[in-house]
Amino acid sequence: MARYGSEHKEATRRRIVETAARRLKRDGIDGSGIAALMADAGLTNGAFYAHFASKDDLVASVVEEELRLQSATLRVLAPGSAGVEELVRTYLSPEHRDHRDEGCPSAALLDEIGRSADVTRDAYTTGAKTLVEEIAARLAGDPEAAHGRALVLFTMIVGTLQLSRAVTDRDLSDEALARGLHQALTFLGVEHDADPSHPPTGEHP
Amino acid sequence: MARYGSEHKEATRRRIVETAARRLKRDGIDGSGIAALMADAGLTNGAFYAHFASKDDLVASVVEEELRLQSATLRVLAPGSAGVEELVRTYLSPEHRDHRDEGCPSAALLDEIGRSADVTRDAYTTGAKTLVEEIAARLAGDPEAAHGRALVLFTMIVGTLQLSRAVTDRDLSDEALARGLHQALTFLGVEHDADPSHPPTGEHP
DNA sequence: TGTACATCAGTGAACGCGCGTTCACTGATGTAC
DNA sequence: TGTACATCAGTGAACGCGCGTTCACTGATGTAC
Repeated sequence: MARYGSEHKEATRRRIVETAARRLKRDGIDGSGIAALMADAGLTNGAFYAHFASKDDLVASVVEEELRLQSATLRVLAPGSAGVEELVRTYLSPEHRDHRDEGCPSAALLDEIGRSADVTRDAYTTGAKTLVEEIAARLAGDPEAAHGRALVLFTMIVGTLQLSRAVTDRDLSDEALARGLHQALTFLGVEHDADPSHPPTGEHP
Repeated sequence: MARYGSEHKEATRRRIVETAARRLKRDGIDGSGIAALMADAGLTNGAFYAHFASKDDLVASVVEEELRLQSATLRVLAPGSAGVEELVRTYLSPEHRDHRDEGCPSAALLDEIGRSADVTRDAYTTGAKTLVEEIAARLAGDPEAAHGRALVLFTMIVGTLQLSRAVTDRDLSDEALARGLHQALTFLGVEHDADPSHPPTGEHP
């Protein structure tokens, strides 16, 4: 028997994955060292390999868990496309833009994931498929078309958030969010009267 | 007088920027070391600081130049929205997906640019504004609305290409490109009869 | 024309540092008797 | 109940390596006279 309860090691691993998610999203994959990732979890670098086979293994675990969390978050929103509207409004908000470390892993890391090891890209592929399917299930129309629209909606909001984070011009950033939201809501067929040419300046629309 | 013609040093600098663009887009910013970037240009690491103040300075120069090139490329396409349609079809092609190093800097690096030094983000902001304005100038309707539609179109194609590169499932990748193209063309108001539920498998649509 | 000198783009070794990974060791706990 | 032992999550130093940056030096060329 181990000296700790049988769940202790698994709990530590979960804690490492959770704290690593925040740092990876904030500093990038190449920008986050093992020692810093372990310190975030209150541990030292040596313990890392008791939990993960390699840095790629951790990154893949983080990507898998983050996308699982996104699917779970979507599930508690209002049923049908109203929930997707909630998702989109929260996603394309200044709060989300300004808090990379608590936000969407795709917006924070998608191009870096594309350059990552297959184990990471595989984890991303599986998680993204599930997420897109859950969005599609909430959209009206035939399932095939709904799937396509969910995929387009997803890439649209990811690209918009990335642009809003990259530019240093706050007005352009706000405008990108407002225009993206307007277009996403139109795409969803939602009635809305926000004027995207006069974006909000710092708070949720 | 210098021992070389007065354009020699400037030509070397341009060569470094051009070869660095390829490697940065392929391996990422954090993934590309100075020594490798200089070797690509046929030089050794020590010469780097005769041309750039820092790695950030080079990265900002690359971002600026790459966006300038994209604007220039757009300018030689067919006039009006026909040119934008050409752009979108080329952009969302399997060729573009499969050749990161020759492709769009936004698709390759946007989230990493968002984490970069202000000098890089400033260069990106200026270049992206110009590019979006050039797209907008080709779209019908009132200028304000055209600007908004150009911005949305841009983020949509960037997000789509990034997703198509990140996933390891080739069918999903092809589908994302086909769906994104379909949606982009619809958004442009272009007549097209491609069925996005049966994506092409490896070549231009 | 021939020689001495100034210029300066480029070389290559070195700086301190952090990287991912390995490993001998620690020490708190549970078990055996 | 008390003691000896086994377990193993976690420590912290060390490995070789590549990072961004600095700098004394090289050597091909143009200029001066």
